[in-house]
Amino acid sequence: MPRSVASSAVSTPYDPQAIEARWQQRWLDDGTYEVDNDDPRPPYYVLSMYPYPSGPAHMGHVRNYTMGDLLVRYRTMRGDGVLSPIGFDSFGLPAENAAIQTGTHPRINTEANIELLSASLRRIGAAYDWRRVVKSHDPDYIRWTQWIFLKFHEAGLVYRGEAPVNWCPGCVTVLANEQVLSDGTCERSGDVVEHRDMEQWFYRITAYAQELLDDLDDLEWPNKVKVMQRNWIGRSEGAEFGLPIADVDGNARTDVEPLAVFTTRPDTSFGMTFAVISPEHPRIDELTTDDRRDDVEAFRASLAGRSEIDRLSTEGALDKRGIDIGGRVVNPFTGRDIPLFAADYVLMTYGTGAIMAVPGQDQRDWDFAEAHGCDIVRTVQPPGDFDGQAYLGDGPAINSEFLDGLHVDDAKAAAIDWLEERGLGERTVNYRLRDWLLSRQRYWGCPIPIVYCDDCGERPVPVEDLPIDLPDDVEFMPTGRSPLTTHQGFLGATCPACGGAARRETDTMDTFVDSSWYFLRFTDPWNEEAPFDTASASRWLAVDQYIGGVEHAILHLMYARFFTKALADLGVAPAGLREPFARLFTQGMIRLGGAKMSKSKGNLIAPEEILDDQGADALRLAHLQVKPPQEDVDWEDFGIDGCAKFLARVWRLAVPGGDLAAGARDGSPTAADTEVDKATHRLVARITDEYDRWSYNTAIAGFMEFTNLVYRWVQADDGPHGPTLDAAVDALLLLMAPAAPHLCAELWEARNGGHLHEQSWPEADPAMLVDDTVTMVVQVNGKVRDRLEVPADLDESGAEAAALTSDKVAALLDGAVPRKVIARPPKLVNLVV
RNA sequence: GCGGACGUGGCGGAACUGGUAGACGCACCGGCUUUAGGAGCCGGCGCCGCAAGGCAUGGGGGUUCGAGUCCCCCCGUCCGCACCA
Repeated sequence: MPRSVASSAVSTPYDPQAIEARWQQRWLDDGTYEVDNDDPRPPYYVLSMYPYPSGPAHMGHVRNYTMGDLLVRYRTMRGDGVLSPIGFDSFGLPAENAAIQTGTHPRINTEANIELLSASLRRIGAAYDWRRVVKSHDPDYIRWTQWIFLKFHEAGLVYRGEAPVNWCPGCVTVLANEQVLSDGTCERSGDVVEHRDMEQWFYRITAYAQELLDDLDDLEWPNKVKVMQRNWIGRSEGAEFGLPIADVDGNARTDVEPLAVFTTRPDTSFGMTFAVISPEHPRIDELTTDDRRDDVEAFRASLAGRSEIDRLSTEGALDKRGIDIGGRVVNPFTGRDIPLFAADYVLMTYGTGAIMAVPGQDQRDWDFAEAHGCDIVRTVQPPGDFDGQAYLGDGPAINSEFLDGLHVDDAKAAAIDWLEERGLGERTVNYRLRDWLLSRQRYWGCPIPIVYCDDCGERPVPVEDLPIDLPDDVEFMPTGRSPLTTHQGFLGATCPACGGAARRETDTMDTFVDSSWYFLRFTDPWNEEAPFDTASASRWLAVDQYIGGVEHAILHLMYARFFTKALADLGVAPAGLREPFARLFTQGMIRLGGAKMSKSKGNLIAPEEILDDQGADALRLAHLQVKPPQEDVDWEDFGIDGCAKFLARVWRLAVPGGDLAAGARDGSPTAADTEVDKATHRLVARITDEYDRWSYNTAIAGFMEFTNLVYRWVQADDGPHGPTLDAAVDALLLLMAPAAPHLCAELWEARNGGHLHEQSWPEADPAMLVDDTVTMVVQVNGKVRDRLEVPADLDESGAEAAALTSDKVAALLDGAVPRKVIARPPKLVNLVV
């Protein structure tokens, strides 16, 4: 048969360095993975999460980008026009902190790091359309980030407000709620976060709370991530109603606003024996009586010095955590006046900042009531064997007049109806989700396009003045204070309304803003009239497969979803685009010595050393083989050498003129040849399925198993038949191409000429997937006793008959007749005696 | 505390819908090949036992002809949230 034998590869040993550099250059030169917006193939969008350029790729990147690249190459061979873009989340604190320490401008460092990371990505063989690169700090990108801000501003989705903010002393900036860990420390620096009241910019993400919750249902995302998002949004249904303020005689005053409370248990209202407000509540002074004023002030002062960790810890005696403020309110259900407390655990930022306390059905209220001598009234009948304190379960209402006898759900509805009929309150929904604080008091971020005029107030910058870029002639102060705040050239602006002098906003945007729309820009990165056009976005979005780490389960993914919905509603993105990422895959992280591999822990393994030694294909294969991709891995478990040996084995099998190619003979196929042909087709079917299911570790096992089989056959069968061997090896190269792209491309070219990655994906012949005979298991009482070769089309009675021919079975039966026979031909027969 | 995931050889892991437990790799052991290398090829490798055979998927029950897989209880590990009214 004709076979082009490239002289360059004859019997040469496997040399990953030479091969890999050559193909990486070739993919760039040929634009193999460039795709235009009018590409005739079906569109498929594969995206790995926007990396922060901190230098060359680390192992986590390699894992992430190997998975993405496998999919890009696989889908391309399947015939799709795959959009595979790459970009850089290039604003952010590390570059600015480095500037403060070394004096090197963040732009210099960042651009150098982008080059390093790009080079690493090319070295692992990751294929991208490099024409579409997007960088957050690029003026072309800043312009559109600012443009979107202004669009949102116009639509009321951006506002400026005084708010208690999380201030990180280490980062010298405020943090979004999401960036503060549950122990009250900064997710970046680990510093204890302080609380300050500041004027800040917010995105009104809460306007989309319900939609963000509802639309999770249809996403093909890991359940874990959806659960985390649902918890974060934290929807709770209940009622909001007013507690009238009591006069000295305990009667409800009508001349002052009642105190609003939110509850999810309106059914327990008759058991409300006291109420609690947040120490930060704006009405606390009004509701504090003069005789209590000094004590309340002292209590509030004691909180001011306490950190958030302390304040939110569950520890601490409840008598110390709350104080009677003297004022009394009326329980509208009972008409009785009850005491009012202030307690640190009531948050001003959730609900109304005030709660009704029902000790009978809430353990914390029970504890508080005991500590402060309040009454406890059960309003839900606990079961007879209940011996706890507060009872949280279902049961008939008691001590609740018109609610008595109703179970919790019905009682809730009846209680709300009662409130609504009297105009005292209403059914409400509360969300834990809060608006997204986007201001950062830092230099290296996207400037907020707002100016402040003494006469006209805050004014958006006209779009024709965009981008507002960062000045380069700045000095970084060791205080960490943003140089923008003292840069006269930047500060000075003209008011777009009156033409007078104005001062520019010096806060920049949270970098999560940049990553909230980059996937849209990739669809149309050359556009100078708009951030992207709707047709391009419509063609590619939603992203068919998004790949990244679980650490972005809440922050980035929630923000990007919000941006997509808002942009669609503003007519910037296609109206029907409700979600950016149809499918999400979260790959596991890499640990070393039991700890997450990270720069800060100093336990990094540099990919370069392995790339220099065993090569990119071996490293990729090791990442794919070591564990299911979604699970965390210990670096100690990686088998780079084993993978490199396997690749060398494939090389020797496939290389023209190699040892195993010798001795090829012609003539009619033997039975052994047919078995190999069938194994080839089974492999095609298997790998296709496993790639589709992200079962990459078993796919690699499949390659090894198949290679072993071919080796044994070649050596046992006195030289292979040429066509069978060629078909087996070519199929192996095609199937392995997405996993080990360089080696396979090289071998393909040497064997067949042409470019492997332009070949189409092989298809298994269904006729080759069926066998004439199969191994049937014979069980006696459910235990395997024998295995028989039987025809594949055996029926039940045939299977039973075959089973009874077994000597081993006959010996066990010892003449007895099976009581029952379960035949599942052709796989299994179970004889029950 | 609430929510989620999980528990299989010395190790990482296979076993898609209940039907041959341990694929594949690592480690280890043996053999071959004049080969000295980070080699290659073949074979062995759950535990107990000379064997026949028995025992095995965190522990205990259950459903079923049959359970790693389904149900209940318990133990343990990891992750997320955590005074949210």
